[in-house]
Amino acid sequence: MIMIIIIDKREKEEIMARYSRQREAIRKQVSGRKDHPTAETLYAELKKDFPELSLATVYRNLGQLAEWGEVVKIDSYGAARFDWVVEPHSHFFCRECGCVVDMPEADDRMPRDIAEHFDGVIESSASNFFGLCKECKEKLDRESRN
Amino acid sequence: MIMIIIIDKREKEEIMARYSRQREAIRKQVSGRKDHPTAETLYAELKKDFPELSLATVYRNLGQLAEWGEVVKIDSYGAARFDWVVEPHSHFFCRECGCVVDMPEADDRMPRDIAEHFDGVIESSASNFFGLCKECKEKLDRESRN
DNA sequence: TACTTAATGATAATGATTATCATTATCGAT
DNA sequence: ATCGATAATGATAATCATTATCATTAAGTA
Repeated sequence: MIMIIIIDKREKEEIMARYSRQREAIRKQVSGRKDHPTAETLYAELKKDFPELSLATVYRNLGQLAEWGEVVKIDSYGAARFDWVVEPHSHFFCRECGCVVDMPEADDRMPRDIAEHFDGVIESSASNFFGLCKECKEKLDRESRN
Repeated sequence: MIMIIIIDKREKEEIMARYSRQREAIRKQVSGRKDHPTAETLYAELKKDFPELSLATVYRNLGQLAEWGEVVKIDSYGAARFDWVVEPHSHFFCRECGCVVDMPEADDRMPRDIAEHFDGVIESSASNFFGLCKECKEKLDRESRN
């Protein structure tokens, strides 16, 4: 039995969303970066051009954007991180520098496989990898060689 | 290039660990259950036979046991959960009842695959699935039929 | 221009976890 | 058995990420 995996991009709510400069700025800031910033990081960056911005507004809007499927909330291991790339893919977490990098080739294959043996409904999945990123690996290699 | 995946079960520290009734009780409590209890849940249960127990002690010991590779800390989505099964496997999180169930057949295949395309070091991985468990699916099916 | 109400900023509150610290308990050596 | 060093504990304060509250501001429509 093949089971379809539903990625839950729900429609934009009953209540109509209004425009706001803050949300627009947050949207632009997230989409402009390839790292996976935390709310705090985005806040710090946005504050430069937007001194009156509140951290609560950043959290509020990121939550909303995630709900609308415009960003993905990577909800693990300390502070949540946000990703502009909404196509399903995995993430790697470096234990040394704390960076998060995309693992595009991971997904797709497996969930389908798993779903066949599962009695409930799988709506989404996330594969996380841990270890040392390229840079930290090389750095530690260099250090141990001394 | 095939890369070996190292599960980081580090040796039991320099400092020698001493016996304690509390740790023993915590160890027994975790190993005795198949759900994936949080620290708080374990605390509540242990408190019955151990009224003087402190929540801090539960956290402390679970952290230690995890460090020693005796339990696995499932570090995601709200409160951390602890698993006595240390062999690599995935978990399913039900969005309705919040239960966590094992997905034994998930791992193994994929990480090896991924590792070939990764320049750093992958030490471990975790695949998480989200959706509705069997019970909640059936319950919701029943309700929508009315 | 006025009105309705979504969005904001400031901040208090919450929840999970960790840190602190004085006291207690383990365990090897005496 | 008792001593001494120090790991472990219990109680609780502190921290960190996030959410809730609420009075004020600002979209967007009538």
